[in-house]
Amino acid sequence: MNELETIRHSAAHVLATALLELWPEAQFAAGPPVEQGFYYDVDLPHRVSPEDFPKIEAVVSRILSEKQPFVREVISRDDAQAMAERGELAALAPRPTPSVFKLDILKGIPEGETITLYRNAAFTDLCAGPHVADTGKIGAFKLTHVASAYYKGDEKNPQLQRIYGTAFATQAEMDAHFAMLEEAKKRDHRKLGKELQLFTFDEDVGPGLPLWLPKGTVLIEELEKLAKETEFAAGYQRVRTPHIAREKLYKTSGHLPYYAESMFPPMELKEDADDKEPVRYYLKAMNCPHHHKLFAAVPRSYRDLPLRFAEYGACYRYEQSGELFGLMRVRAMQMNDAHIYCTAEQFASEFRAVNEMYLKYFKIFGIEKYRMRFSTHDPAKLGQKYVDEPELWKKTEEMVRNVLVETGVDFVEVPNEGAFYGPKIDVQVWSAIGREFTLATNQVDFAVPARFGLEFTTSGNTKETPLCIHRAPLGTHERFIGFLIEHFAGDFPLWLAPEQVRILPVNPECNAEAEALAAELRGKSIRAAVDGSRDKLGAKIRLAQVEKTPYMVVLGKNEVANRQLSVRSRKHGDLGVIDRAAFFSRIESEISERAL
RNA sequence: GCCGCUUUAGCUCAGGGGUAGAGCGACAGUUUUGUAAACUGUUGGUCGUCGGUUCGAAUCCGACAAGCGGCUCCA
Repeated sequence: MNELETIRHSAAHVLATALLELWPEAQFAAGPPVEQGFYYDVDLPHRVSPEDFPKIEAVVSRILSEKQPFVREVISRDDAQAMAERGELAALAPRPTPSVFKLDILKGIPEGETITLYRNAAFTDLCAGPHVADTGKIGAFKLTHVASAYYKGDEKNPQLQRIYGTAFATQAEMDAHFAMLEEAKKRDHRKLGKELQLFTFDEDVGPGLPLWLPKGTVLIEELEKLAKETEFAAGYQRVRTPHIAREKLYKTSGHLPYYAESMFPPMELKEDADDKEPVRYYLKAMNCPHHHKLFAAVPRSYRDLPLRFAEYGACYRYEQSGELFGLMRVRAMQMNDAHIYCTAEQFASEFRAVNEMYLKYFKIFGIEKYRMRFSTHDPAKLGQKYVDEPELWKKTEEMVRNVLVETGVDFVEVPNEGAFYGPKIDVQVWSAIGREFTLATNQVDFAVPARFGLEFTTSGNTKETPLCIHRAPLGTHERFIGFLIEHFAGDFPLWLAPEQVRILPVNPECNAEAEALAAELRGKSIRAAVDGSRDKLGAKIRLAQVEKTPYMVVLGKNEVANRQLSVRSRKHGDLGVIDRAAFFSRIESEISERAL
């Protein structure tokens, strides 16, 4: 635990102390530091609301000024048990009801581990520490919000009130923190998406089903263009598949038992007048089964491998209503999907090439803060959460790990997070407000191709099942664009900007000339528009700046007379007078290089 | 899905048991404009939906919906 975390963890104890002064019956579970501060989970009949915060903070502030020392005490398991039973843990004094959560936590502490208490004034808590020397070391304290959380994160456990706060060594650091949060809110993709008219949601269409406005659609199409170029160069072939399929397909793939909860309920229809049982069709939640059918459609030889099928596939997932989150978590998505069918010998180089594609994309977008997460299986759950192929799991995990190590990418390995059909690598990023998301994914599949009976003829004229790599380096349009909006704060690089050039006639007499220039730019596939309003130039510039247009062209009688352009860049201000050809070639190369 | 909170004009938000208000926007007129906001006027809302209490509900109560903060889950 670093210094700040120690301060925050101590702050959680102070919060508990204050809550107990107000509600002595409070039962506490866990109170750790987190990225932005800390929380303490509490079970309390009184519903704590932000209206209670001043009252709680007043008590906290008194405790901080009292500089209560934190005292560590080693205690035997039996004594700790006895104290918990008397309700003395996470309490100011013995109570009629036992400290139930602390009893449970105590049970989880391995035999032989030192058990410690921390006390500040009358408050005693079961705690591994460490803590600051005294409560006076917590220089700034503030409660932020209250939410609910299942005990130990399990839906079957009772819901507790999770009271969030933050703490710093000094008030100045806390002020800086809140100032930063304010800035982050300004780049929230939900806010910018509305302001910049990129996308919208409508109740009649349905929750989690984004509607893409023209400007957002530009972003989609530019990303697809990038993906198509990149995949074409890497030897992928494009395919197209329908959005629905019969139930049988997902029975074959094995998705239904694992995944039915996350799929929209099926449509049922009688395909034949004398059908007794209706046929069920599902909206596809993933593209792989369809692609497997394309592999199976033609006899395949080892000479055809690796075979790489790419599709921006539309998928529909019935995400739980409480999980929907702007564009980051939706129910309809367009996935930068591809499936690579290869032999075991080809696997490592294919997997490495996929990894390199990821890194190439990150460079184009200037994505620097990300984490590769390598998810493996848990041997204890073979046959339930994971297909029962212990040898293949071991072998493929080894191959993936080797590629990661050889490439020299930083990664963390997480056990028991793999897909049911194989290990995977997820790329984790963070939204403006600090929520973590999987942006892209790269998965190994050694199970489903066999379920589909996929095979190719080997050089020895035998049949073999290919390995499959599922990869989506650009994730889904929805999440990727949600991320990009925040990453660029809506200020997209020229190649992505929905409106690249806005022409600003100084007065309406120049409107016709401006329209002609816009048409000329559009002829060069440059997205240009004219502000033909009667606003003064300053107002037109302000509007273009606010709407984050990368280039503005001021057109007055001087420019019309000498066939030149007054160019202004959103980022760098007035660039002065440039002749037309120079301006065209400047933006054309900036676009084709996809410059940042 | 669960817990809590929110929902007033296109947007941001004020108000509040006697049928609503600001700024911005949009529209119109005047101004003929030169690198981040000209002026005036007009428009605009069954106060999320449905039900209840009340002489009267946008306001109080309930249900539902959507959104927000989390939990669980995932691209």
